[in-house]
Amino acid sequence: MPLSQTEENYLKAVYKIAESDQGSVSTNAIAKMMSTSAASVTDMIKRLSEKGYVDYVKYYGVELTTLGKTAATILIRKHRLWETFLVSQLDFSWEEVHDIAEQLEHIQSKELIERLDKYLGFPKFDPHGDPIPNTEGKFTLRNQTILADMAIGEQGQVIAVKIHDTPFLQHLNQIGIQINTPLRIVSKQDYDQSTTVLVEDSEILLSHKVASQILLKKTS
Amino acid sequence: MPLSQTEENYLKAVYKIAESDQGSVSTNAIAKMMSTSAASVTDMIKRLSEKGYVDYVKYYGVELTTLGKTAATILIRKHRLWETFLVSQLDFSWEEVHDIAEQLEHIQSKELIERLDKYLGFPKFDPHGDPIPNTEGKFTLRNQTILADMAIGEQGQVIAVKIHDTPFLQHLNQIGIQINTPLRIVSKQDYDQSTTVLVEDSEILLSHKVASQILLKKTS
DNA sequence: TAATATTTTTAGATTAGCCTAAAAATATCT
DNA sequence: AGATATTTTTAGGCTAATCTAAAAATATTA
Repeated sequence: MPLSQTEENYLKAVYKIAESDQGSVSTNAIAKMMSTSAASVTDMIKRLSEKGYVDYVKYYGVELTTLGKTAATILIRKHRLWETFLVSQLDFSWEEVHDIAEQLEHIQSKELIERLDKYLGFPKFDPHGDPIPNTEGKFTLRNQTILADMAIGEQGQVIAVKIHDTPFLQHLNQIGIQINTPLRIVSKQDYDQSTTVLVEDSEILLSHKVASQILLKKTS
Repeated sequence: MPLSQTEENYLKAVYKIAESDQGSVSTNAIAKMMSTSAASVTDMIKRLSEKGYVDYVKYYGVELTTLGKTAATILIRKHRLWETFLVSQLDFSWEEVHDIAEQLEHIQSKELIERLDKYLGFPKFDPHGDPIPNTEGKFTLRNQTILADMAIGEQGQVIAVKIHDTPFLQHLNQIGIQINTPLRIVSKQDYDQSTTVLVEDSEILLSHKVASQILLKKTS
């Protein structure tokens, strides 16, 4: 019994929430991420629990089983490979690909995804800098720092961004930030936690909200 | 209000039936093609009729409106472009691609399909020899003859096959028939309507069932 | 044309996924 | 601890798409 698209999306949501927060995942968090009601989440989680994809304790929360983790990782592998295809082969830009990949990730064919991987040259990272899990679900870990956590004077190179929606990425395009952009922390404002960075000889002010979504590899 | 995947599949089925038979399409024919019950077809056809995609007369039959025809043609365009991608870029063979393309054709992105078309070099025919409709739904018509209708002594070159399921195409692979294969009609057996053809210096017996699925361009 | 067979539609039920409103459980605050 | 607020679950209903069984319409055939 294969998973429905909806079931797959729930698993991915649980995976993503568990990735940032730790411990078990709350009904409300899932509802928020899926833009649906808490009642619907309870329904679905029960179903996924019966099928063995999650461990569920009423009023407490949800955790992925090994089975659920594998399913979620495969989905993420597919999503990131398709995003890579769209950008590297079809010349889409990084802010355009999320929604299309969201559909493509549900295509059911193991063979297809292996051939796509090969076709793309077994890429390790997608256009947003996220690691692409291999067939076994393992992916490359990198030494990365959140921009907002860096100290004045430190330098780094952008290696990934944590959110992928079009408006956010368009904003980054506008201020000249993309994957591999080198930058230096010029100053940090305490009162609103904003950060000023030097990008290509110009100083840019980043709100805390933005600065905490950008991941860097320190270069000094 | 976009069409659901199921609605799209019904429109495609009606289109394909109307293509071979002529006049209006019967409930039973649709049910057969969709492997579903006649009752389900009646339900769905009513819905598509309300939405303006088909003209429906109870107990008589169904016809696509202009709107329905456009929707079906776009779906076929997408299907055939994806099949072309799978074969020409990912090295799938012609008998492996139908089911995957059946899923890919439902991906909703006009931009994606236009870029894919360009990426593939605006192909005019898919791996089964079927014409790929352009953005407006127009496609190249060719002078083609059904193998079963050819006379003894006539020669031709395979340009397309009418069905695409794996077992049929595997059978063609086995007897050495693919797109562009040249052949000559050696003899025709009246009692079972089978045809013997010369392919690459060997005589092959084709049942009527098989011979009526192969389309040729006459070369003599 | 009347009887029979076939096709199509209707009626009524089922499942997945969603909703709102109310009830139950847990958390927080004084 | 008791009152209040928040979170989560339950209850009941809705829609899309499906099914089977029965009824209605059309086609066929003696």
